[in-house]
Amino acid sequence: MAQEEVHDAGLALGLSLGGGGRGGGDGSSSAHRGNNSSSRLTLWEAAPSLEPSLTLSMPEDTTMTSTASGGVSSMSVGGAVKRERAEEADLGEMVSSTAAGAEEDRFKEHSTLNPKQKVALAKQLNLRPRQVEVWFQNRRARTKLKQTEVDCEFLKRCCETLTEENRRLQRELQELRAIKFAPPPPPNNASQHPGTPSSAAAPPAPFYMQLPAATLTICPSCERLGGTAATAAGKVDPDRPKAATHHFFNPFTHSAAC
DNA sequence: GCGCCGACTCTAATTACCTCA
DNA sequence: TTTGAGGTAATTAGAGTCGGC
Repeated sequence: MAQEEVHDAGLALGLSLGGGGRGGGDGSSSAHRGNNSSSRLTLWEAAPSLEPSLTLSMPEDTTMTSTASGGVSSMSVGGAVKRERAEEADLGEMVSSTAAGAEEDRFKEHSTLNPKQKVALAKQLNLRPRQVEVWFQNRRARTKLKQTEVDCEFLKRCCETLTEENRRLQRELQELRAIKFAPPPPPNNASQHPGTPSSAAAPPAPFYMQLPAATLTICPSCERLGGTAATAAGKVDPDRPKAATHHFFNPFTHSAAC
């Protein structure tokens, strides 16, 4: 059938996005190999700051035709775009560089598109809505992948920090135990004021004041003593909700949770 | 109100290709 | 010139949502 031949020619000569690659395992992708002599317009050339991720490749003598059956373009990429509908197939002119970066800008605003936005953006870029949709899908995937890598790295650093903090606290605990169970020093009456009964001496400092300074943590939000020291010293505000009485450093938010 | 169905959209995985070091 | 890594568009499968019946 002649129309199919035109369609196949469109596939062979046709439209390539990104690195020119087409995938999906449809077995038709080798046709445009070695077609680098064709005039390729990189949409991102007009916007050098943008990542070159969207290109158009089209032979100079290629003409746009539409199939008689419902307007699906002969440039249908891969020849297997199943969900194309007639209203999505209004290609118009394929080459345009004035809208370079429009997808990127739109993606920065919203990572998803509603159908109206998709059609409008496709029109602006002279692409098929399906291509815009795919671009956003892949972009979301890449963004998520990158974010996952960043999160992974961050968690790794948190783990290292917490491990180091744990070691430090263990050392402090050992030192405190050593102090607690050390034999008491011999009584030294000379240092006592005469006439001052020992039972009337100033009460011992609160436990948290005996701790090394490094052990005391202050919640930056509520400026209360954090950790068990505050609890032991009775510093917890009874008016505060129970869940809010914990003062600990949250490595994931780099802030104390109150 | 409930269930079914089709259309639609999304994510995840995958493929095929290009570019570049 | 070859090769492998990285990047990209596109496809596929499966799942979820939504509106109509």
